[in-house]
Amino acid sequence: METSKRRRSNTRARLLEGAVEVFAERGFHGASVEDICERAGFTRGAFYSNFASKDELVLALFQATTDRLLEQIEALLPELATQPGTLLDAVLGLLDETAPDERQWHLISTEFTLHALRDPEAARALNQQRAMFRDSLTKLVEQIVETSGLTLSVPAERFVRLVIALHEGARSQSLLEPRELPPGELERTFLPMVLEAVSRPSR
Amino acid sequence: METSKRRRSNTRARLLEGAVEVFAERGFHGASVEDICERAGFTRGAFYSNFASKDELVLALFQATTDRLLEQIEALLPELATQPGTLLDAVLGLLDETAPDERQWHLISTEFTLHALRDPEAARALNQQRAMFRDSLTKLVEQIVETSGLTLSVPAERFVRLVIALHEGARSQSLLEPRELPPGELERTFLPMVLEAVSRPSR
DNA sequence: TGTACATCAGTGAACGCGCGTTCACTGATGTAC
DNA sequence: TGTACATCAGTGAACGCGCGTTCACTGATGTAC
Repeated sequence: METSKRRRSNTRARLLEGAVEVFAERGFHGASVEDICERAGFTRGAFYSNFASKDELVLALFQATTDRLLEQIEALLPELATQPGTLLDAVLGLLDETAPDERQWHLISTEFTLHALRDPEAARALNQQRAMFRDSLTKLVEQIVETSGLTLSVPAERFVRLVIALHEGARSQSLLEPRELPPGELERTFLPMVLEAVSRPSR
Repeated sequence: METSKRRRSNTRARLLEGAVEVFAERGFHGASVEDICERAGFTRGAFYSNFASKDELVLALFQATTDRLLEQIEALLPELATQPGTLLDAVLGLLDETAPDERQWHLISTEFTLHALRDPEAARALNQQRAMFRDSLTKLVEQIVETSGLTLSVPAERFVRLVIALHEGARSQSLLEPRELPPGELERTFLPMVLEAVSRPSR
């Protein structure tokens, strides 16, 4: 009774893993169902036994990735909030640790973002995920700021949006020209200046 | 002797315009050659009389857009460099004025960036374009800084990279959630703080 | 515990459609005298 | 300026391949007695 279900969900998981790799290499449209199945070690029949269509796979992949991401964050938050180190270390640490393969993650999330800009349903899903992610970061910032006896002159949420925007834009530049711009350099150069400008002692 | 060539280059131009629109709506892979021709008011034969393949069209489109972009910049630079207003106004003005349809431009340039992350040849072309664009912005910054009697504590090029990264990251957020984040808000909130931190009077 | 049947995950061949590309043709423009 | 031929931009039908999807089947796992 258990073996069968396990086997099935294992197959699903392997297909999703294969999809991540192939999508990163060729993009959603460029990757064929056959590519994905081959990578995962199955035939196309197995694919359609587990997913209704290629589109559904994209959504499932997004959901699976999102779930894992939010779990990881939940796990990391307490540690980062209490550990020694600056606010910046905590925030950037969270961004880095949740994306172990930066290049792959960037390719897929950028592509899903493009998809969302053209498809309202995908946009809803993406915006919801991004909101949860942002909220976690915002809570982290507020917590650290408070325990440091500081106040921010802008809402923490705005600062988090800044960090995310800068991080994504910088990552794009670093992936295009790793020699010219090492990852994290822009963040570590400029964000401390912003923090200095917006934070002051409480009361 | 002239009419024929004009007609031809006019056809090419209309096909390129059609491609911009259709690519923005459906992406490079999602847009069919027929879609593009229909939009431009031609048949597919006309397409293959002007471009060797769909891939070549993507490259040609990128080149045409790049050429136009750099021309516009050249035209705007002297004006922006001497006009009254802050350094920030000039830099952000340049970014805005060169992308009249922000959404369309964002979709296409993001997609080309994704393409470049997977194809070294496209990466070379893109990096070269981005370098020229960055250089123009850097010159603009250096010029304004100098005429304002200021010095920057970081290379102007780094500051320009910051502005571009932030601009692109923020644009993505604004396009996904226009209500939550009006375009330009992050830039206008935080860049002045950075400028304040990095600039000081010369000598 | 063993047998007979049912369920179900995954196989692999087949289908058919869409799309990129080709090509023989046409009518208009250009050239030579 | 007018005629005869050549060139060339664009047409639209046809081709063929790749890919998403379907489906009859198989062998393994689960269930009932």
